[in-house]
Order: sequence, then structure tokens, then C-alpha cells
Amino acid sequence: MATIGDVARHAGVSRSTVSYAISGKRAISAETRDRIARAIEELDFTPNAGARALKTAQTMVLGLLLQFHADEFAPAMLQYVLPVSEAARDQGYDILMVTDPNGPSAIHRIADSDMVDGIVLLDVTFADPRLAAIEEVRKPASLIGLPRDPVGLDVIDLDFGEAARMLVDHLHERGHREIILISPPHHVVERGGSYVWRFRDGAVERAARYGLQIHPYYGESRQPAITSSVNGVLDAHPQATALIVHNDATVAALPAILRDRDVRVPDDLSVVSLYSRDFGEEFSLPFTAVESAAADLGRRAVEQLVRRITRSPDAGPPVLRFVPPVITDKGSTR
Amino acid sequence: MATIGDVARHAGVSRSTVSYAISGKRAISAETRDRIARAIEELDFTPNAGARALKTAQTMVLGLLLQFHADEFAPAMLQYVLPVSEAARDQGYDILMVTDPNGPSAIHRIADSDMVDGIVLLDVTFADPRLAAIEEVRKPASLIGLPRDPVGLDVIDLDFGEAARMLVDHLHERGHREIILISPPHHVVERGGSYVWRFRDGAVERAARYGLQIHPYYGESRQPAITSSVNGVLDAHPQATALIVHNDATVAALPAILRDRDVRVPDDLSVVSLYSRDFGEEFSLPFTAVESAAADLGRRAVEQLVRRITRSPDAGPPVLRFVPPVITDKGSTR
DNA sequence: CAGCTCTTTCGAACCGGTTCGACGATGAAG
DNA sequence: CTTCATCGTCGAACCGGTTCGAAAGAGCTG
Repeated sequence: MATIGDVARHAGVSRSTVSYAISGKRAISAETRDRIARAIEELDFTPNAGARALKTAQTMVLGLLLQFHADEFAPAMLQYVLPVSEAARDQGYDILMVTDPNGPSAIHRIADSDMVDGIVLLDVTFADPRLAAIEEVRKPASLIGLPRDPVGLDVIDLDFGEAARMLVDHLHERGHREIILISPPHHVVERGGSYVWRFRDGAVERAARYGLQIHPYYGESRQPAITSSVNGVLDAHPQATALIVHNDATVAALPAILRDRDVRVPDDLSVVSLYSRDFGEEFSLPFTAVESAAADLGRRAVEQLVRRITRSPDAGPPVLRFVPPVITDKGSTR
Repeated sequence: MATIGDVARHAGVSRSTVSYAISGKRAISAETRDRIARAIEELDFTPNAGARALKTAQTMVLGLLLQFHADEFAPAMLQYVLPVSEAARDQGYDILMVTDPNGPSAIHRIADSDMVDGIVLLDVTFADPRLAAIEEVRKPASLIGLPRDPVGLDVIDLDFGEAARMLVDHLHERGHREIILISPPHHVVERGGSYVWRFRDGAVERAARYGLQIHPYYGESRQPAITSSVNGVLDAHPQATALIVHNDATVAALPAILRDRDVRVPDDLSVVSLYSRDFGEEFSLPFTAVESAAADLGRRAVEQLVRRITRSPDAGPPVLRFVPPVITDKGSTR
């Protein structure tokens, strides 16, 4: 690979002149600029990232931390990966993706060695051990998911409580008096996924306000447990006229389950749900739902992170941004 | 962040001594080694990755190139991401994940600037434009997916032709005489996904050898097109007694479709398939299948790549490795 | 005790960029 | 015709590691 010195020699100027010609930080005569441009072209020169990072203390790389949970319905977390990566590229950054199950040590590894300028934390839990590590390494970070204490970091998440309230409202307006709620599997709560109870509490509280009966359950993540659990729940509440599903695996399996029971939607049962837009499209889900947009969250997280890194004045104080839910009516209620 | 100079001063030695103490490339007395270790501990020193890369010409980072196709059933490619990342970590490497739709330019960007030591190319097509770029940048690379001309690179892929032959054998042994084959959507062929016709040709050729009738079709990737297309195909061949499905989206939707038609498996129809193990588990697919293991492919690709990078003697000449298919009998045939 | 080897450590150079201060040439102002 | 900016360029220092050659000191040999 050609170095900046090769270019300089080839163009008959000094290394600093080449550097300035590239960065434009000082005026260079049009003539030499052309000569340098030609030399760069001919030698196929690309600046060495390590050397540049060394001097400028900027790597133009963002860390993306994700953790996998074996028991999980897979597409969930990966939906953020692509949008985050694309948003980063738009801002001139690359993505160092880390899946190390030991999050805190991974954070130290990539941050202490200055491999990244900032970090995106995916699927942040209520008491996430990674937050302490983020504080220690003193790097800008953006969190997707709500922790108990954001320790002064930027957080973005869907407003799950509001989403639940909107869905209950939707059912209440249509006169439903008894509702079943299926949440994510219980182990997600144990892991600290606050969205489970944020949604659940929102729904229960709003139902109580209207005097609606609501039966909250934790769902399953794999077949055939899903089918038997849904069947069990429906059998237990024959009077219920509506179902709220906050569980990707269950909602994907639901059309088949209901067909087998000969339950028509919305005639026999109204169904509303919460899932991400991509997910709904992939499975062509026919349910009225709050469609969260992973792409939107991911992009915003990256943009805010870059503002922090560049100390942009419009970064403002640490933001806790709840994305307002949007309900899409697909006619699965009445 | 503390530098190696800080550590040296703190321990009362020179920078080079600290470096040797860390790398172990020269003997250092036990006493000073301890002193240095303590200084490192106290100052919380981690070597700067950029500086190290600059001198050693090694970044300990692998590039992972993937491209997304909007029309795709999402989980497919992402299944490789986690295994690749974990295998890399096991070998001491991190992953720079690039989703740039312009693959060749992305390759130049990360390779020419020496951000990575090697590159894993995912979902390589028959005439993949990224291969030319890989050749130009002269970096070790591992391909997952079979190109027409591997230009001397290491390739790993499932042996799709053999998989098809095994499945046809399986049906032939059980006396089936008329078979339907559903391949991936046709646009995958147009994109150059060689596995489509490698599988298809394998199946057709083997069926011909036995004198079986086989009806090959291209499937769909999204509902409701999947359902109507499968129904159409089944209607068109009422005599067919077996179905081979090489299409994730279709196989996921198949249980519901068959139930609606009141077709029992295997009594009325035998079904065999090809999908990845994780995928099958996620959807609890009840079909006898060749289960490909994305985790296995990803890991092997990384290991071979690292052997290339380190010029390990057991890297050998460029390998074209076809992973032999394994059939898992789930009783969906008779 | 001179001469040699071995061990341990140091200083300097280097990797490939960026950036600061200075310097010569040019043109405008006084 | 000085004087003084301004412009364009250069040389040197620096970022934070690694590595080579050499030096200092200890121990051994003859």
C-alpha cells in the first residue's frame, strides 16, 4: 500500500502538503493540488486508518453491543443491526459489532484500547451491568432500551406504557369489557426487560380506570408451548372478547391457532398487538397493532451518539426519548 | 487513558521494557515484571489499538460483509452473523460489520485503509462483483457461498446438489413416483444465488435417473403470495405424493396451508425440506429435512480465514469445502 | 584480573499519518 | 522603495506503541 510519503515524493512536495491538500485545512495552490490528486490516483493511495486514529484520537468507528439469549425468538434484536449500521455509514462511521456474552469486559476491551469513538448498547435491561462499564470507560454511548438509572446517557425507547394504554383505549371505545393480555415470556422479565412490565402496567392500570376486566399472562417463545398456552388461556376465559398480544412468537403463531379453534377475527374475537413493523410485514400479520419501528430507533440512537461524539451544540443535555407509539388499524377489532 | 510511557515512568523503567514485559518477547527479570504488572494495574493501562496496528500492521479485526435484499425473508443471512462473530472472538479477533449496499467500494474502504486483517464475504453469488474488489485489495478472504470462479480464495458452502440428491433418494426409497419441488423465489436466481440451481439440478437429475416425475417451481417469499402459490401448485398436480421445499418462507407457512387444505402429513402427502437448523427450531418445523448449520459454516470460514492471515502452515492451498448434508428424519414421509 | 558470555535494560528509530511554527515569495499599502 | 500581510509550502515534532542494536553489569573461565 502506498503511504502519504510515496504520494509526496511522486508529486514532488512534502508530506504535510499532501495532508493539507487532502484535508483542505490550509490553502494549497490549484496546481499542486492537481498534481497531488493525480499522484493519489496513480498510486491508489488510501490513508492508513490506524495512523490517522493515532494522531487525531478518532477512529470513525462505533461499537455496537448486542447479546443473544438462546431462548429468544431470533429476529428481535437483529432488526436493529441493519438500521444502526446504515445510519452509522451515513454519518461516516463504521460498526464494530460485539456479541461477547460478557458485555462489561467487551466494553472495556474496545473502549480502553480506543478502537471506537462511541458505543451503541442494544436491548438495555433495567439493571444492566454494562452501564457501569460504560461509565468507567468514559465514552459517549446511546442506549436502546430503558434502564432504571441512565447515569447521564442518551436513551431511546418506544413508550411501551403509552402503547398499552392506546391499545386498551382502542378496545374500550369499541365496548369490550373483558380482555386477555399475553406478555413476553416470563424469563424476559427476570432478565430485566423493562418493556414487559411497562406495557403490562400500562394496560392493567388503564383497564382498571375504565373498570375493564383484564387477565394478564406471560406467553411462550417456542412451539408447541405457544399453542397449548394460548389455547389454555382462551379456554380459561370464554367470556373475554378481546386479546392483546405483546409477544412476537405468539403473534406469529396466532393466525394458525385461531383458525384451528374456529375463532374468527374480529367477529368472534378482537385482537390487537404490539410488534415491529418489519416483523409484521414479514409474517403478513393481519392484526391492528402498535407497530414499532426498529429502523427509526436505531437511526436516532446513532444520530444522537454522533452528536455526542462531535460535541455538537445541538446534542443538548442527555436525552431520554420515548418514541410515541403509532397505532395501525388493520380491522382486527370491532 | 494511560499510555505505555506513563506505565514506564510509574514503574521506573523504559517504554521498551514495558513493551517486552507485556509481549514476553524478551526476558525480563521477575522483579521488574512484577513492578510493571502493578503499574499497569494501578494506572489501568490498555494498549492503544491504533498505535499497535500502525507498527505491527495487524489490527486483529475481521471485516464481515453482508448485503440485504429488501425482498428477502429476513432471518436467512443474519444467522451467520452471530457464529462468525463468536468464532472470531475465540481467535482473538473483533468484527467490523459492513452492510454497505455497494460491496466493492466497502471492501476498498476497509481494506485499503488497513482497518481489517481479512474479510468474510457472506452470501456470495455466482458472479459476485465483490470478488474483483477482494482480488484488488490483496487481503485474505473467506467466502460463504459458491462463486463461478473463486479466484484462489477459500470457499465454504453446503453441498446443495448432494442435499437434493439425498432428499430425492429418501423419497424414492419410499416408493414415491411423482414429486413437487418448490425452490426459492426466482429473483434469487437472478441475483446469482447458485444454491438455487445447484439444489434444483441435483434434484431433477436424480429424479430423472430413477424415472421419477418431478415438477419444479419457484416459490414466493411473502404472504399471501406464498399461500396462493402453494395451493396452485398442489392443485396442478393432484397425483403428486411428495413435496420437496427449498424455501424458508414457504416451509414456515406450510403447516398452516396444509391444515387448511386438510392434507395430513405424511398420510396424504410426504414432505421433505432444506433449511437451517436454527430456523427449523424456531418455527418447530415438523418436516424431515437436510438441516444446514449456519453456525458451523460461519465458524469454519473464520477459522480458515485466520489460518490464512497468520500464514499458518496448515492453511494449505485454497480450499473449496463442501459441507456434506445431514438428513434429519422427523417422520414427515412414508 | 583480563576476557568472554549471558542476562537485563535502555535509547533510538520506526510505523504513517496530522499539525504547528516558520520561511520565502508575492503583492498591496504607505 | 521599504514595510507588512498573505499565500503556499516545508521541516519537525508528535500520537503510542514495537523492535533492533547496544550497553551495563553479573558471573564464569583461564
